[in-house]
Amino acid sequence: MTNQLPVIALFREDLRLTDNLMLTNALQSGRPLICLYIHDDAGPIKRGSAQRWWLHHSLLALNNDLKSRGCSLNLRVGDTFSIIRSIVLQTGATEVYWSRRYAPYQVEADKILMDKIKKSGVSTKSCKGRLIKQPWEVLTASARPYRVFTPFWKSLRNNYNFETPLPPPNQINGLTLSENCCIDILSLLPKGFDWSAGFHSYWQPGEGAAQSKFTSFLENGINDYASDRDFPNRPATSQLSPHLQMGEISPRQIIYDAAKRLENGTISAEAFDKFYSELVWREFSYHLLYHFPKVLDQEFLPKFRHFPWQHNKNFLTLWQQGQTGYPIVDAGMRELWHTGYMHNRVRMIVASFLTKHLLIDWRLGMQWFWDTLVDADIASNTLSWQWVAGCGADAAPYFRIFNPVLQARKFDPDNQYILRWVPELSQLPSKHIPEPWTASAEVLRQANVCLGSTYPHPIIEHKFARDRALSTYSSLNDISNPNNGVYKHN
DNA sequence: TGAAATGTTGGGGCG
DNA sequence: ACGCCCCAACATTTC
Repeated sequence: MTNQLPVIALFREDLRLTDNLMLTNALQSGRPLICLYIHDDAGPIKRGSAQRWWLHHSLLALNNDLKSRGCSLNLRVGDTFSIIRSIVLQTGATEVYWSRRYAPYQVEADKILMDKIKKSGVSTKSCKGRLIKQPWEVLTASARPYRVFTPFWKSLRNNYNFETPLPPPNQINGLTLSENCCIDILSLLPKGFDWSAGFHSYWQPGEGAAQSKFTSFLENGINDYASDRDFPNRPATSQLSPHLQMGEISPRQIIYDAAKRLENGTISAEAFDKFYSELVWREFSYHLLYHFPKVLDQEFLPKFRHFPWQHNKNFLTLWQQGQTGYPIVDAGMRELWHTGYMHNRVRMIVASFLTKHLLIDWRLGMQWFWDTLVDADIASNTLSWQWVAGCGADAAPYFRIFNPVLQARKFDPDNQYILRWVPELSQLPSKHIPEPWTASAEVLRQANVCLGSTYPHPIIEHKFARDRALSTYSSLNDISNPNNGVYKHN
């Protein structure tokens, strides 16, 4: 009889059945499974609003996927340990399986959770999760963490041989607990004004959608990835980021499937390498966050830690609302608001604009992205903001300041991306669209554009902003600056 | 995963 | 024919 006592499969950031080591290990116990998701809002960093929307639908999808295997997802709200303890008392469950999490506050919380569970006489098993390599598996020759992307990337690539993904189970012997709660109790959807109304036309959360999107990317898109990925109006990227973030698809499976197609010649080496390296940027961010936990809210490079950020609430709001007067910036910020997503090239442009043109603290931009992105990832978001601001590891040099007009001309040459989100400029001659202020009064009038009314004047002048950023940033290198010391990372 | 300033080159107009 | 100038195109340097 003892061998019929159940075990708990605790789903967290791994809402999938394919290549889920936690699930595979739990099934190998041979016991009935209690598939469990606990919505526990404790801890310093809570999921952002857009991601809560995604989570809601992802949990429904996971529940359906489990049901088709003869099982179901038990949902709970509250303190993780208390809930596990009460389920253990009720069912006699003997083990808890989970996928490891890697953000410092999660590592800490999981250590405490594991201790408490073990002390209550239940064993725990934490499994590899979310990453291709564990953060401590990729180290320099002197066993230290990497600080520069390229050597990290080479090292990972040389030491990883495309693990075969674990197949999804056909059948799961699961236990559904009677007091299972309804997903609405989790209260994940927007209250009041429904800003997520448009999300459904862009996104379908869940493992099934993630897998079919990935397959179609491999079949139709990936060969153009290297050449087209910087053009926001071209459908060249995989769009997998929110699925990856929620753990609906595993990065190990992604790279394994892509490698198979490289082997059989259906995708080019160039496409494979570029796509692989972008996945490894995600790994690199986790690597840094794991080894340098303070980067969560502190600049990796010490000389930036007392940077004279300008506190301009008005400019921050205009940036958030897509009302800066720079069409490519505004297009990006409006795409973000309406879809929960922004093309990567445009993320760099808007982030450079906030931190360098406006000199606004990168943490404020990071927080806005955290709340509005469906793919908000604690490591990628944090480290990418630091990268753009220039204060991160292997960061963009301080003098790399994007010119929003040149970026638009280069990466959105036919203005299609801008016009999708800033349609009020659609009647302007195309040469003026990235910089409407250069059009004459007569041209503006004919295009029904009234600067300051139908579309804003630029909130800051490019040359002024660029010169100010250069002098502010370069002052950090001044020997008299007390923060210009040897790098210390603690 | 920059942009702008500065430097160099070479073709063509012109005296 | 030749030198001179202009300037676009490209390359290099600087921020």
